[in-house]
Amino acid sequence: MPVPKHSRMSDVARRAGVSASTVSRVLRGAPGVAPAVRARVERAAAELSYAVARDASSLVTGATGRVAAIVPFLHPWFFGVALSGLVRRLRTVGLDTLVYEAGTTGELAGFIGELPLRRNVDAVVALALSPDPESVRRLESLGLPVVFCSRTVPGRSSVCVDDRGAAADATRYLLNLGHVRIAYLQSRDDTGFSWSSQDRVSGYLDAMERAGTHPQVVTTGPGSGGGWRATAELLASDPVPTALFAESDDVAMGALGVLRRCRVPVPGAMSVIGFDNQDMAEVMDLTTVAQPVTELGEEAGRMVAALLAGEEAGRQVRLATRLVVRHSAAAPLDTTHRPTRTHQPIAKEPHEP
Amino acid sequence: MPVPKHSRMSDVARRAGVSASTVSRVLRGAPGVAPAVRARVERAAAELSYAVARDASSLVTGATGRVAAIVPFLHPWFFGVALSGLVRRLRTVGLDTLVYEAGTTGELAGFIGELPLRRNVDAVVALALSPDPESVRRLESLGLPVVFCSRTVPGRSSVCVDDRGAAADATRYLLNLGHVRIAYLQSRDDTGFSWSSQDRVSGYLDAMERAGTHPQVVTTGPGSGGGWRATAELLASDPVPTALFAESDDVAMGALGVLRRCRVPVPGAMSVIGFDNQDMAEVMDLTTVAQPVTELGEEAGRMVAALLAGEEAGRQVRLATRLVVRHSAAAPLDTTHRPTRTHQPIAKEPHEP
DNA sequence: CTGTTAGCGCCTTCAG
DNA sequence: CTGAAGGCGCTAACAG
Repeated sequence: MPVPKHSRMSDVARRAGVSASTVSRVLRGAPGVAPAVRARVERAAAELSYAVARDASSLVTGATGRVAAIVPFLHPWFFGVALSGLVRRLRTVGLDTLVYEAGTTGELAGFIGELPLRRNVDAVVALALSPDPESVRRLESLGLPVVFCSRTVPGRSSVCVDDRGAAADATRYLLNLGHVRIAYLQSRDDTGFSWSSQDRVSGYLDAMERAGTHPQVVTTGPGSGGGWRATAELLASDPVPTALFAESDDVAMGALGVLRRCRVPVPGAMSVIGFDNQDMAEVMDLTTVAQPVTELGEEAGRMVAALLAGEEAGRQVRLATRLVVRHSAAAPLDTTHRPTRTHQPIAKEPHEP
Repeated sequence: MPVPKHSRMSDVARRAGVSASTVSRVLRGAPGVAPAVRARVERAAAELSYAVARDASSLVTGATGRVAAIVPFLHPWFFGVALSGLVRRLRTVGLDTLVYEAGTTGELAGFIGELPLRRNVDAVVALALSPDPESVRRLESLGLPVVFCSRTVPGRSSVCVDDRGAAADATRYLLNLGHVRIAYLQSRDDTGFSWSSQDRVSGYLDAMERAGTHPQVVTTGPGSGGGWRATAELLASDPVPTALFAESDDVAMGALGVLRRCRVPVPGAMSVIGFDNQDMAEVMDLTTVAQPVTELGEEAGRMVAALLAGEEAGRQVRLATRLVVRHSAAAPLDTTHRPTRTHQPIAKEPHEP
């Protein structure tokens, strides 16, 4: 059953007793139409349930009124929340959002190869896109304004948090609590796609190095399953870390899961810190780094609108994170391995040691 | 900075030494083009990085190549997962997905009032749309093919699980374990929007009634926070239930959270069952009703494609659920309130009692 | 302030 | 099997 024939602009024009141009002007909110005429046209349009065929407008204006959001995956917590901010924000400026899943470099390549975006959207928002130069180059080859969200690319418009600084802060929090053996849990999937910013590990490594302690980065699968397996392995290692810094709350939750199963008291025998502060973190009493994910999406939307309005590109917006202290991390009970405390907690930016 | 001018079909035609019509035929995969010519055109198109301007095609074919997915919210687990299936499936048939957030009846009304969809998409998928007649009518007023996902609407194309049956089964599982005081935890937000199918409660009520036990439905806020608060209140009530059936895993997780905080042993003093089987459920050892959410989205995509291909509408697809037994539910320890067991577990479809 | 005149880029007849 | 002509519905100039 084909879609019923809708009325066109000329139908509205006839009904309002004006020309199509005038209808166009009214519906576009263009100035220079007598209020009375405007009202008449609006009524006619409403009576006919008329809606502008944007495709026809696009043809002449060159703008589609659509932006593409490219995400690596749709199921992790992060993307739903970020998209929510993005979609709502774009809607307020009359832009629609097309969603595409294409996270890995390979998928992205195939995707870009098809060029389904070119000529079909006005801009693209790349969420948590793997920032390898290849992917970035491909994206830009589309010749469209691009906003990177949750990843920084030098010289490109982007909005993100200070992953490095936030991770360093969280690590320092653990160090100052007296922990020495702090493991970092990192996710990767089969394709090699890393599930969160590499800056996060870097921050961890920075802080560990500055403190003169030995880092231990464990790479595992994505999500809570990954956290579970990595932690299970760590529990069987020797020496066992006294604290875990998980790349995301999902991973942290998996860690919490095994720890409970193995009856390892948290934070007694093991401290755990996550990253995200999703709802579940509160309920699980997880100490975590909160990042404003909805706002990340909103800001990306705002940047898209600005770019489309002709404002300068290449702006980098950075949103604040904040360590949410709950009860999954505390001083280690076993102090035998604790270094001599100087009674001077490690400062954020120490002078040369 | 305006988008650089792209090449048009005539450019490709010139370069391939053919007419635009031929290029069109090739790019559309239409039959009746000599293989040699076809190859020549394809090469020319590739060399120019040419991409068809769909808007122009739409203008003449009447099809946009886009479908709208309307979701109430984007952040809950369910929607990311369902959208993932939908988006990927639609992509395989060359359709793009526009995402809109408009869940409540009010929002939907405003949204439909604007008619941003009419003439701009070929079909719409309504995910977990509140199935009140008003919303449904509005949606249909668009005059577009509609597929309902995760909600049933009589006489309309839809794909969902048997919420009622699944909930009844889960409830029966609890009853057969020996529980009598089983509370159902239901979510609602300020707008009155219910976060999951009403059929779920109905199934619970059915099973309880059949067993001759007294139901107790607790309505709370959405997500884990809602589960937390509802459970906290229940713990303060008298008599305290011995089992909780949560509308979703999110809610269940909140329940698990307070229970742990209050040192109520699970499943010793309190059994908990969820609905969804998201990753976290495994890690938290939550017994839950698994529903195939990605498949729900995929099937919706398939149905859209079928409708667009002119196949009959109004088909109702129902996907299977399955109770995943883990360790958050067990027989109640305190047997003083346990009814005399007949040694005949409650059957699925009992004859008239 | 309003109407007229040209296309926007593509697809679909219809000839050849 | 291929090309030429016409028009899809709208907007942007220009007249008036």
